[in-house]
Amino acid sequence: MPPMTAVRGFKDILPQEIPYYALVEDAMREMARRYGYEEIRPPVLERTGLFRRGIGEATDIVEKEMYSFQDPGGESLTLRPEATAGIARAVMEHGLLEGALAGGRALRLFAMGPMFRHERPQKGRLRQFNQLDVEAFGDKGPYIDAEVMALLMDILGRLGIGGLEARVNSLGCEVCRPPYRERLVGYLSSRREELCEDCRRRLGTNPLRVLDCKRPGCREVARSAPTSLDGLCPECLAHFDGVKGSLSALGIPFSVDPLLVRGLDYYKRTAFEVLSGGLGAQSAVAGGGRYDGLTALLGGPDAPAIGFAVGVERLVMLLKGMGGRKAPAVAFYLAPLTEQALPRSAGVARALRASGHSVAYDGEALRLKTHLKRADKLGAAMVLMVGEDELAGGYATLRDLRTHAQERVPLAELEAGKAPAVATGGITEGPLA
RNA sequence: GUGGGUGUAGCUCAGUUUGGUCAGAGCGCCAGGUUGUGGCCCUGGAGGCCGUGGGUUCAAGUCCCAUUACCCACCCCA
Repeated sequence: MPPMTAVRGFKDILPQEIPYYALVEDAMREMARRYGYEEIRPPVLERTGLFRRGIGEATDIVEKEMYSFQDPGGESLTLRPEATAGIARAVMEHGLLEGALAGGRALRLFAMGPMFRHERPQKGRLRQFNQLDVEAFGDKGPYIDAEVMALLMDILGRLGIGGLEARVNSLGCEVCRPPYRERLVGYLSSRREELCEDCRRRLGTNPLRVLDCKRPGCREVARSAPTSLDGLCPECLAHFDGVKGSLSALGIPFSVDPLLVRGLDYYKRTAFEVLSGGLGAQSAVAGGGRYDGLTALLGGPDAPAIGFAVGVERLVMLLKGMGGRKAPAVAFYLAPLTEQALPRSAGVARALRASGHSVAYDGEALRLKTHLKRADKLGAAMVLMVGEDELAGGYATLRDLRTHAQERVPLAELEAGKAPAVATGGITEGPLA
């Protein structure tokens, strides 16, 4: 008998944490509505080739982190390690882009859901984790770049998360990146001795990544390395200036970080991330960038695109750290005190629920003390007591658990679904304003 | 894949250094003090193959070896 535990890196999201997830999802939905982004829900499973081509063969994700397997039909499938490739595939498969562009506007989409990466778990890093994902197809920008970042900042802002820092960079395009890369390799090679072991290896595989190595020695070398910004072609430079201008126009605070690099192959030009302290080593809350050409790479039309992903669990960690305010979980707790009170109590429970109230009712006649304890523990706002006296008088005693105020309410009214309005959160905790 | 840390009650953790009343605390839970009025207080109670396997010893939660799980960090990323 194997131990009955969840698989490593896969976690149960328990009822008490759900409110935080709901908060995050609500923020995504609400800001998407305001910005005009529509939801799409691609499947969790895709053909392995989609990710190999889309993300890049040489990336860590594809090389060693994908949950790939052969399905019974013999086809190699993969649990999605990120959302963009699948969304791009869906957009092409259903001709969404053509439809949107016929109207002259970019196709604006968002998605939420679990991603899977076989990495060693640690703080802020799971093997199944949730992302919010936003993608805009068909607009070369630069305004759309800034719009997408504004949406991101507004989602985070709505959650009330402070201490966030937005960083932007431009990685150049197929015209200016290769020469830049060559110059970078030249420079890094000249100071090879000062680099850490990993970075010497990166020199051959992915030299850009040396720039964001955290070791002091490498940082020192990176400080005076040629940056991608210095090597931008006129078009990329103009685009980057446009992005910065639009960000300022939208009132988004940001800083330019010439050392910011993205790990996935498909990024071009604009790259950005949002960082937070208080997350340990995994400080990136969100990251994204422009990936013009991905759709062409996947065999579709050549469409410009930009997007980002947000780590929901990382957001939830931050929200938990902020404390919160408790709202009553249930409006009414029904407390029948005698067997005789049971039938009418059940009727009242059903009637109140039908008229939209939340009601806790267990169908047991108990001592009043026990009822009150249960109601208190539940976080109920009101208790409706029905005992011998009440039954005789045709009323229920309504007790406000917070103020202790009590009054009589006719049972007939309750059975008609009428009850005083009680504000319940439903969400039991939220950030303090 | 590589380091480091931690596994003792439902939860959070003492106890391991110097083997011998070491099976403990707090919280939670149950009952009672209070027959129809909760939170606070008091009293009592239930609940543990001390992660697992082996070894040393008269004796192991405690020492040794192995193993496993979780956590943190590297790497990478959200």
